[in-house]
Amino acid sequence: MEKAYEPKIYEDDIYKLWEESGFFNPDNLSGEPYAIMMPPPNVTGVLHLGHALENSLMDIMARYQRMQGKKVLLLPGTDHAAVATQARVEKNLVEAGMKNPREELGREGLLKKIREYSEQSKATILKQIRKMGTSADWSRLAYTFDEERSKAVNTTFVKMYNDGLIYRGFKVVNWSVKGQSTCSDDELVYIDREAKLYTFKYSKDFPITIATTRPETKLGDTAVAVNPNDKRYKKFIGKVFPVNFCGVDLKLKIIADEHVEMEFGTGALGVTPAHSGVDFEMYEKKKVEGDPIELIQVIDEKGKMTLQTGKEFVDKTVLEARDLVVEKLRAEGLMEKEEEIEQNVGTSDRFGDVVEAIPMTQWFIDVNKEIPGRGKSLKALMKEAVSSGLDNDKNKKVTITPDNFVNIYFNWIDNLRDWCISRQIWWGHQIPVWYRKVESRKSKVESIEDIYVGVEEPKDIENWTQDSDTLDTWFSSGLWTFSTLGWPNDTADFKTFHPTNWMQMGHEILFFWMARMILFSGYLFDGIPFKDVYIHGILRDKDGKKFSKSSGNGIDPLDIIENYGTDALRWSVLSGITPGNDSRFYTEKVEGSRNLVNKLWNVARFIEMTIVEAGGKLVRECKMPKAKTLADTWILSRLNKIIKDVVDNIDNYQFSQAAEVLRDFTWNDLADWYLEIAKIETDKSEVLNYILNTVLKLWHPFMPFVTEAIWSSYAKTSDDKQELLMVEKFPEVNVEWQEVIDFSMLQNIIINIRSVRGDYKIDPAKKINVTISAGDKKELLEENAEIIKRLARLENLQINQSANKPNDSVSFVEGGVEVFVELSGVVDFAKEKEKLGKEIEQLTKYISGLEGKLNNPGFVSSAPESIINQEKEKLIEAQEKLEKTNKQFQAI
RNA sequence: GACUGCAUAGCUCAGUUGGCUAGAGCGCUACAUUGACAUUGUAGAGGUCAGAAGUUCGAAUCUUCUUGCGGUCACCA
Repeated sequence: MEKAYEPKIYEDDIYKLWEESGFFNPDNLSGEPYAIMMPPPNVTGVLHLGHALENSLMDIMARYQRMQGKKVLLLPGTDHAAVATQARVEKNLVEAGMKNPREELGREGLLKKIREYSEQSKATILKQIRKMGTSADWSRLAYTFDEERSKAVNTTFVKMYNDGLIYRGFKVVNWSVKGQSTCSDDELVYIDREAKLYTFKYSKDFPITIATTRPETKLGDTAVAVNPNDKRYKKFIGKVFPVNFCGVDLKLKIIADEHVEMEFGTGALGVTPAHSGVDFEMYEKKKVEGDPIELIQVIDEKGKMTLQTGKEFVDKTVLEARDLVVEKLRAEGLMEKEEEIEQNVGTSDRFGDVVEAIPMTQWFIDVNKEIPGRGKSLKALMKEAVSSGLDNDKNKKVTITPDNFVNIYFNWIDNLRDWCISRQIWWGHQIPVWYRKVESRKSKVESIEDIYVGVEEPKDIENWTQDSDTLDTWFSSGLWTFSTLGWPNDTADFKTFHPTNWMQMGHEILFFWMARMILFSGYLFDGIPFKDVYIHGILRDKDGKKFSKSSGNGIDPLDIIENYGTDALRWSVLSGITPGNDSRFYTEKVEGSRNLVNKLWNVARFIEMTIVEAGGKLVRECKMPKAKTLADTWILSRLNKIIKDVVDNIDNYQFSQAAEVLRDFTWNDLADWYLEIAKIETDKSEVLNYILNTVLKLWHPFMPFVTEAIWSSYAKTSDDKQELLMVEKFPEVNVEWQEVIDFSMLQNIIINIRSVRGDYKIDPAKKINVTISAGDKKELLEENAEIIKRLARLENLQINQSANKPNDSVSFVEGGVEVFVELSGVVDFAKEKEKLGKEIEQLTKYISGLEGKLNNPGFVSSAPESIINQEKEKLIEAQEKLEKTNKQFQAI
């Protein structure tokens, strides 16, 4: 073995070995099925650190479960990411000098460009996933936009259409002018910005003043809403006022609406049904009430003013129109106030422009309508799956970790409106709806005979035209957990692996993705997509800032792998994380990780060397050895405890905790103590071999490469058949070992002697003498005398039943024994006296605290017995220590 | 505005049903150096657990309030 672990030498070969072994494919494994679906990365570029975190989490779980003897499927895939990818490619084309890619290339031309880009991106991504060590089943690789997945999409669409849950409707939608497409409510990113609030009157004779930040939309106002209880305006309710607003004739009906706050602004609200979601709802409500108001669209799809606004405004941009309206209001003396306010506007998450509210005919999923035959809506279904379980069945319940996200999820569902699923971009699943060619677009909607909705295209295709819109990308990713398993076909995979066992994701896609997956599987087959969801936070930079291209703080995971190795990267992204919380990533952390990996390597190297020197060799199979010394008993019991901790922590999704427990054991207990002792006590081959085997297995899910590299080095020195660590059985807790308290006494004696040496600046090379007054620990200490002598660098060690404090010595009490460190000539008695005095003071305080507690009738009567006994033991121990310390104090 | 999260050592963070004289890593200080590892070892300094009140035998942990910082959703007149 090399002096230091060189990841580059091993990683690619090991990954190849794993892949060729076939064990990534569950068909080659036996046991209980365990499935994890990889959240498919968008084919918009390359993977970032967040993906490194996700891959680490998934792979830890997959490897752990596989080693637990399960038939593990970690299914990899990628997402065509409709808008995101098209937006990226268009941006690239524009940067390369193209003015309007859609116009210049046309639908097929642009799609070709996007396809090329996405295939290239996909290839890169898949390579990166391999680099991260992910034990994914490549034979089942899926893509949200491939044929099988498209079939799942169409099947779902058709079923929902037939159930009346998908409908085509005319509504105000979020429209990105830049992207020339709709977006769903969830795709909006709200930003704060400065805006002007204008308070004005429509005309001189109009009795009510209103305020707005968007004067240009007021050209489309058809009503003014006031609170029905507002005394100021009550008399106007129901009246219609014809006004001439900036040269445009409007008819404004005064309507009552409870949602209008009397105290806010002027207490009256100009209603623009065509360009405000809220106002549109009022419009629909009035229509139902039989007291309709008009709807006038004044902004078109290009973000320009429509013909409706008259000669002066038509074809002006929104901003030009706004300036013009303001100018006119000022000129006519109708503007009452102009003030700067903070406002928060929705922007398109992919195109970045402020979205316009525009009325359009689009496809929607109705979340409130009852699902035929089920007696509940999609909304109810989504709630049920997370609260009681579908149909009150606990086996159909999704558990979210950490659980505070449950409330956030419910809150989102409560505010959920019908989901607009049609997009006008070209990259995506084209809506499986065809219209008769002969008909005009408007009549298509009105006549059922002219529309065809089907999984396959209609037979007489030449007479039909497919709807040109595509589906929201989350429609296809919402089907991911089962479309990847061959659904809608009745496959063995689907039966075996669905619902999947565990899913991890970032909290930013909770609504986009988790909610949609729950919706679809609940609707389609009354099931859940996964049993447990683990929500992780996002990785931030050293200063807590988000990693982003614009701030230029991005770190390429491949660079980290290149410089430090994959295992170090995995540990770095993982350590310090807790469910749902963000964490920070910086290079110092990676250095520490690299050191840890190297430490493990050297532990193995030392163990191998020790065993070989003793005439043996490392073997892969060895039973739990017999402990021959106190140190053996201690390390084996510690190891046993660690197995339990690791298993418990992983089972509770405390990945960082599990790994930290392992690190502490490996570095402190094993390397710093036991291996040092192994240099003193001989005949440790069996124990060392057993410990190394166990530790490698425990570490494997976290650091697959270095552990497999060490494991494979065994073969060179033994006759073992070539087997992979990745399919070894994970260690089990086999015996209930007691904690070995005596060993910590031994450790503390050594630490205290070292500390005395440090205090008196004794040359580390110089050997000194120590006398111990051991009482009933005499035998035990004698058995371990060599360890104390060597680790504390002693010349002579006297262990007596009882001993008096030698002259010129520094003393301390530890675990009921008194230790005298002889330092002829250099002892500072004043200092010792002070030190012991402090110790006594502290002990006295501690004891009186314990006594107070134990004399408190409340404590004795209400505390559990185990706690009381624990406190009693503490008291006795402290009292003994105080007594001995007092004696030593007086001896000075 | 509604809901929600956080505040613990210089820094990054653990601390899982309330029961340690509150922990780790990094950093810092001092010392050590030729066979496992300087990607190291040994020892050490460093915290009124944001503040206040309450519940309890007992609070870093539970409740309420205050302060400071995030997040999500809504309002966008």
